[in-house]
Amino acid sequence: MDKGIEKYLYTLQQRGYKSTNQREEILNILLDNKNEHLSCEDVHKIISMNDKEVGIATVYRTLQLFEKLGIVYKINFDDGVARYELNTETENHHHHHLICTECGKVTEVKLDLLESLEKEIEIEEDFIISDHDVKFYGICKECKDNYRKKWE
Amino acid sequence: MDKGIEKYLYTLQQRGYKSTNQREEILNILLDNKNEHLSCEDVHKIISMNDKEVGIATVYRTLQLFEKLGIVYKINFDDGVARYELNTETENHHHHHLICTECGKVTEVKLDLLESLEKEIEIEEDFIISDHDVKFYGICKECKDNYRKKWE
DNA sequence: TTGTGTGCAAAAATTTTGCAGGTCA
DNA sequence: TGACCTGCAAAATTTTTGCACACAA
Repeated sequence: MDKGIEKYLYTLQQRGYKSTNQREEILNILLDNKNEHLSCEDVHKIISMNDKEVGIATVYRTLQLFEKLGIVYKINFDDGVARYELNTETENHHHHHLICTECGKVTEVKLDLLESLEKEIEIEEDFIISDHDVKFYGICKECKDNYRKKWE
Repeated sequence: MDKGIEKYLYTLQQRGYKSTNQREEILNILLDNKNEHLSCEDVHKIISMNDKEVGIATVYRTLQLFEKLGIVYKINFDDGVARYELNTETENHHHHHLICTECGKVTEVKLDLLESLEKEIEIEEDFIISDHDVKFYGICKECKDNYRKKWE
């Protein structure tokens, strides 16, 4: 089964980094968990579950490297750990997150209506935008429904 | 000089929290540093510079409390520490940040063109949005100019 | 007076680093 | 072979917590 790992291995090679078992393993985990937001510890746990062994320091170093190479994005949901998601982008921009302030669930949205806003900022502020990170906080459907059930 | 501290002290009182010297001191620092993004350590250092003494644990606990009360916003610029900025909002929404990926400088923008985007999300995703956090990454004017000078 | 708040120091949690040895190209 | 990569353990950093005492209401 082709999950598209070659592309990422090629990036490594091309930028002068070696393709190792540990890096491949971590890439596989990221590919198997697209749309998740894994922390270094998450990744490390999954590796152990798969009966493999990779030191936690290597996981930290690898995800940092992947971020530098644009293979992953680093995201922060204020839960005390850095999280990463695979960059599966076809275009430049990507991932907005909806974060439920009740249950903490994180959902992805794909809309990309920020273009006009970005253009305006680029002109007004003289700032060349290369990326953005947008989070919306609020109440998700489930929590809203639960709340309704409670009182109706 | 009235910096508007009363409003915040009132919030404390009203929500059943005591008004103490330490909390007032921290509020004063936040008021004197609007538009800054202070970490707990920053606040603690400023207190010491003012020849006052507040334990660092108290700073952590106080800023957490202030966040719960909506007195401050917690923001994360991926530099390893939590940062806070005073909520001076008149309306609901607030603060977008432009983060320069060259020099790390953080600028505020006030535009609020997210309304239509939010409405769309609320309908499509059935998610009630109460707040947002928007960061734009890119190259600031100064870094762009420096870059130009280098090559022209 | 009494429950809250504070300071200290210890602990917890997350991430980084030095170094010796292993591996990929 | 040789530079890069890894694992381990120690260290660094940031944040939290327990507890005795202090203070605001």
